[in-house]
Amino acid sequence: MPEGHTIHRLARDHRKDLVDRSVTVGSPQGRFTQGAAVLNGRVLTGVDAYGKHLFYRWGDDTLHVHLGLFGRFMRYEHARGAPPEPTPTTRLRLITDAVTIHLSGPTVCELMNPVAEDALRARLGPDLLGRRPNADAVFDALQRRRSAIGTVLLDQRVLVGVGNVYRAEALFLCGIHPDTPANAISRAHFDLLWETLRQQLRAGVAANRIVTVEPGDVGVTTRRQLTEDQRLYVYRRAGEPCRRCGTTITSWTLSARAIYACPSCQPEQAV
DNA sequence: TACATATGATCAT
DNA sequence: TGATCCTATGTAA
Repeated sequence: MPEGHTIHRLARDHRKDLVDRSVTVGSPQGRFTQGAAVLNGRVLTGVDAYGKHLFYRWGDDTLHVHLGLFGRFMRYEHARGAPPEPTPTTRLRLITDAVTIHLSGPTVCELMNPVAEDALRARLGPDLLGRRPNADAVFDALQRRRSAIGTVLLDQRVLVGVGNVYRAEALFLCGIHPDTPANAISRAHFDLLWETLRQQLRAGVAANRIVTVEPGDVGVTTRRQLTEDQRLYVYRRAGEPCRRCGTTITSWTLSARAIYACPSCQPEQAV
């Protein structure tokens, strides 16, 4: 379940669990055995997130993890009982005195040196969850593209951190139709979209899940009262009524992913 | 058992 | 645009 918020939250949690600790590193599945051997038993010096990429540092030896669509971390505190045995799909296992962490299904789990990391970062756009992402650079990139804003939001060269849920939800919150050409978005609308995405992603890190709905729109007063199926405005809600206006939510395919929108709240020509 | 599906991304055509 | 890689889960057969 990884968009940028998940990755940054994992970095924060794993930093707390692992940094300055000696870590037993293994690959029960066997597909990262060589790399694990290099890191095993050494003291972790840092954990960083950039977009949807994670970097675990043992000095200049870096473990690069990208969860892709299916990757998952599981965390087990030893104080709560013995951790489960790894499964045949446990690519990576990290163990300290206090916790055991299992990773399965990642797209990437590899050793990386600083040069390769620089090259990777160089081909990625600003991280919306970074300290001071360059909005001007992203707006300039939009100006140069005719493709749909819904497509550009998932283009890693333009910006990183947004995934398929946040793209649909943020465009709804901003009243922007996903098919709107990127170069037709005004600076004012871009600024709104930019701030919306940053704010939503930050909220996602804090809550460790995606919740975009204003409680008042579903008749409750606090975020806490939202049920699991009241968290989102449009994502996976095709055929259901818009929470704001009642119009039926529509869905289609945009850059090989499902996109969702309210035809009334996100009129085609609004930019 | 099989299939569809998923909050990702790249590469070939 | 389609094929491909990675895994778990729910539903259908």
